[in-house]
Amino acid sequence: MDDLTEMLKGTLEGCVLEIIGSEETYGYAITRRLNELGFADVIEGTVYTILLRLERNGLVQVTKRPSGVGPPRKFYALNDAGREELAKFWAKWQYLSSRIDMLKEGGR
Amino acid sequence: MDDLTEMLKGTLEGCVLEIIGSEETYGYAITRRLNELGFADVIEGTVYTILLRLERNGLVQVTKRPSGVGPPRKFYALNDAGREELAKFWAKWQYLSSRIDMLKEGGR
DNA sequence: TGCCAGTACTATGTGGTACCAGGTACCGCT
DNA sequence: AGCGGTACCTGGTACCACATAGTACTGGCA
Repeated sequence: MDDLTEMLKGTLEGCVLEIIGSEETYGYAITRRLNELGFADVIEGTVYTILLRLERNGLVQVTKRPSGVGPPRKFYALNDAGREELAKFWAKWQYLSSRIDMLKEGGR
Repeated sequence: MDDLTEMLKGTLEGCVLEIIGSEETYGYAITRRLNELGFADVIEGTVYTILLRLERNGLVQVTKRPSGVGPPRKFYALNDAGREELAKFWAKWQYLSSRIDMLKEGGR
């Protein structure tokens, strides 16, 4: 698939929120999950910047835990603000995608 | 609706391409069309920057015509490269939206 | 023991895009 | 002459995904 980076702006963060919301997890695993979901070109650095942003914006609760197979992991879970943000993301996504699909169907 | 600007990145240009592709038209009218399609906050300046970019990238053919109700209009039509770009846009959109919907359905 | 691959996170800088703010200019009507 | 509607352009800003480089912990292998 062609380069999706521009299209991912605004949506990738929502995807990360959704992944965190479904299960407490950490950056490295999130990257792998995104890759297997079809976001093949998303790279670790990108995910970490998103995670730091989420933390800075107070949307997640962070817990550091030792790993056994490497350095300690930072596990992320959504807090109330995060869940609210996630709901907003899906509302926006549905709004946008419905409009785009309308446009595609020649909606006039 | 909340602020969509980040989510529009990469898609708004495709929307403009689609509108131009369905009918030769001009900036002011494109803005109105986007607004009535539900992209309520998209403003003229944004559309013009997109149109200039399309022109610079050789995706459109431009024709200036007098208006009768104001200054002359710059009409835009897709050329072959533009139609190709539009097809690519829809492919990317479908790819992305299908993955996002999979994620939403808890696709694992 | 030394080295390497895999795991895991951080920091800085870049490019692209939508948006903002302000400006220019043409037209018809009052 | 002034004003609202039409129509376009431009310089600057903010934000985001991405690139790049660096740090650091673990286990396996020669």
